[in-house]
Amino acid sequence: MSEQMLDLVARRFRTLGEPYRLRILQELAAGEKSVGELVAELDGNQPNVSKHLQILTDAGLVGRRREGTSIFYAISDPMVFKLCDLVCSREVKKSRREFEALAGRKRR
Amino acid sequence: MSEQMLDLVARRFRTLGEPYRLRILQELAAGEKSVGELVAELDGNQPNVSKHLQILTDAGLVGRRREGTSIFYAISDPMVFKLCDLVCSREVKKSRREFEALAGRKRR
DNA sequence: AGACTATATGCTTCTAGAGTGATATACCAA
DNA sequence: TTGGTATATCACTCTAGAAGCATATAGTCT
Repeated sequence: MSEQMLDLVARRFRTLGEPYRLRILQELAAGEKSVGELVAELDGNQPNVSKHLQILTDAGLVGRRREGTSIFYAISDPMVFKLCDLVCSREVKKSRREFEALAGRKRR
Repeated sequence: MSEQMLDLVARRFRTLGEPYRLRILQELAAGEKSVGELVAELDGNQPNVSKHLQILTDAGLVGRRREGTSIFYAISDPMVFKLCDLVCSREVKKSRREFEALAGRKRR
């Protein structure tokens, strides 16, 4: 893989490497939402939410649609969830292994 | 998904969000390698490579094996490549779309 | 046009983490 | 034990990027 492609891929991973953005994506998984709705549900401040949405949009992960003065955002690529599922299931497995190792040690 | 799990997942994405670490993983894809070999092939400095390897190990993405004074690292979870492939193929598609949009505009 | 609402953008501060050189540690050999 | 090599860790500097506040922009209504 080329140096340039590695940079792109790394950048994409970093986009997903922010808990707040994952929370936004999770909210949007339920369907499109306006900035205001997201701010309310995530209990965040508006400029911050807007900035994260900008980053997600630049990455092509979400899309926007204007309606009056509101702007609605929606997931534009469900790949995100595949990625999260992969990582998640791995974390779960890892936790289980750690737990079992601990339990096994205790038993001796 | 719980707040805590989101943090874990985000952390994992950040681990992959570093071009240098992706390069290391790419090198290791060909088979296990010692720190010295990696340093030579990546043309980096040793402490830096060691630190990245530490991070990858903590994340459970690679494993180590001692042999004399050398330590050999190897991929311990091929999931990494699935993740990269997903992101990569998406980037490629995106580039193609952009290229075609540009070409279409030129033609007018 | 002016007032009002929703969203985006600038600017500043602050922190996580990457790079680097010096040094510590672990192993082997004589 | 001493010397030599491979790897890890420490201490430091530096930069990217996240949060937060103030302000700009875009749209709607009267």
